[in-house]
Amino acid sequence: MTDSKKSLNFIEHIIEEDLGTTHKKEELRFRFPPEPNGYLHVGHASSICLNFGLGERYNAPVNLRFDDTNPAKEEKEYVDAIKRDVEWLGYTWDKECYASDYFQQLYDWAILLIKEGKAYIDSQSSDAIAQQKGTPTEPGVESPYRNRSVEENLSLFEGMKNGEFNEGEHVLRAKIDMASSNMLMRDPIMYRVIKKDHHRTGSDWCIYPMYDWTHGQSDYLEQVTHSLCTLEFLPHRELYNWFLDQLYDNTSIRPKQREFARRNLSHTVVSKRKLLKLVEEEIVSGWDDPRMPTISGMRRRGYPPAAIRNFADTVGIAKRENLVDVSLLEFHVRDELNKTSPRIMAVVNPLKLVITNYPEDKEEWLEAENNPEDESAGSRKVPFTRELYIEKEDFKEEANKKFFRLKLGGEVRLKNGYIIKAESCTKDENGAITEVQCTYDELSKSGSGTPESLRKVKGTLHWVSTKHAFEAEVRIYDRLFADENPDGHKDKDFMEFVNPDSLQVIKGFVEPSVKNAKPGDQFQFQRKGYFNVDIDSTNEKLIFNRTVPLRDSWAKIKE
RNA sequence: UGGCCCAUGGUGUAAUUGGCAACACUCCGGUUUUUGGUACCGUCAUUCUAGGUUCGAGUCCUAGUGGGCCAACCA
Repeated sequence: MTDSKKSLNFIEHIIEEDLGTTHKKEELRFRFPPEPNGYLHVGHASSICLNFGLGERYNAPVNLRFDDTNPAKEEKEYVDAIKRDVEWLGYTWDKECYASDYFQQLYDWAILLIKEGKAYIDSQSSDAIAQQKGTPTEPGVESPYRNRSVEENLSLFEGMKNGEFNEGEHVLRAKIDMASSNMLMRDPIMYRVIKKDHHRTGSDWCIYPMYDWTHGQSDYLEQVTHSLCTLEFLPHRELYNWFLDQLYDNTSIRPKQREFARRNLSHTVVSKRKLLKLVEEEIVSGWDDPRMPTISGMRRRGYPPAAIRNFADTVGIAKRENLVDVSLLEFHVRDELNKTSPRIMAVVNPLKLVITNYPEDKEEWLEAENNPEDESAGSRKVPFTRELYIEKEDFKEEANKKFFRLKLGGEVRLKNGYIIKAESCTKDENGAITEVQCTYDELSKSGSGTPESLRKVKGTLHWVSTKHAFEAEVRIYDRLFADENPDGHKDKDFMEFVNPDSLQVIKGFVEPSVKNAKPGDQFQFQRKGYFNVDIDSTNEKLIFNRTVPLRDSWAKIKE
């Protein structure tokens, strides 16, 4: 790969600098820290690729750490889904960690802070505490409980731990600076009482640590060198460092938090609340609907993990707001699928074609290349008969010279078959074309090497023998939102931009070679796009999802 | 009315830390092609503005403008 040649992003610059000064290469360690309270989406995928990508680049371990400090929201189900998604993306974590594994250590450290007079129990309501916090422009005021004795703090904290108090009665706060310009430094809450079982620790705890008191310490315990998070955590860095200052022993690695801008994808939304709304209002069929930007949705859609990794890689990482166009993602999906997908012929919108000079009972099995991009993919045979289906849009009675497809009196090659000439067509009472009659040149057979077979005709059509074709359901997906930034409008709700035509279900005909395809199998329907077999398929009924259409320069000319 | 962060083609990122603005996608145009696919070639920029430092500024300084973040017992 040209990986080593690639220019560095700002995170890599920081790491390179650290390697030249404070850190050894063997010490490097990263982590991906999801909260198990929902499904992963493209945004998470970018973060996964960032952290695990750094792991690969520097040959450093990457921990998968579940930030499970809030039993009110988190569930094991999500842990399993997250692990499956990370694995599917192609990454292997070093240690599987849980913030909950550190509850005892965190508790012990909290007692240490109390003893040093750096933390205290506040017994006010959350409203009162919020009041006293001040605003970004005005300093806060100190809690009346701020100067409780160490003994009283210790005993109250133990009482909290033992379940002697109700939720909201007391909290443990760090004693920092109520006048700080950074709101997070105004005596942040470290512990609150939550009387709810935890997915891992069960009923062991009645108090749970807050994010800020947990994350940096978890990094420290795991000896993570670079703790990367999104930009909105930037103000947390000061607190991250303050907590570490209280505990850092000078002999081990001191983790550092650095922030990057989350990568936004055009034509979609990613917030949990909004995705849930799409599910609940049945705009989509579920969290893994192929139109969803969730990792499970993209997997079902047929996006290869390598495409997502390459996408994240070419997007890069920086500190400014951004909106990456989905077409870049789609480019990588095509790029990957082009190399790997076997080609087949499938007619999605059928029109009957009769070759009048082809013997009625004749049947030929023609050689068809499986993948012109991959010689080792070999070839297969496809049946050719007098009656075929072609794509409706591939025939016009008359058309200008830009139309390379079939028109009356015009010639076209049937892919892997013969050159044909359209002679006539029949229509129904509404004037819609129902059948096209043509003649074929027997000597023009593909691969026969005859002068006739070498003739150049402008258009090549895919087709399927009516007798051998079998029906399949084809689900054509389009962007879920018509607007490139659906939640970027102040006065308009994102739901206003839902694309009503994001799913089209149609009947198509596919060549017999794919009859036994299994869910997940991917194909290129020649001239149409990449499709995979959906998990809704049964032995009786094949269902294809359109992963992404082929680039279509004809569609642009038509406009 | 405070503090912090950010600003490079239509989009996203680079620029050996002060030395010819590069790569990818998109768009448009072309070559090749038994997929109007793929591949290949070409076009697309006063680096937000105004000053300053310097032989030299996308890069450093100042001010302005624009955008983002910060007042959950969420992460």
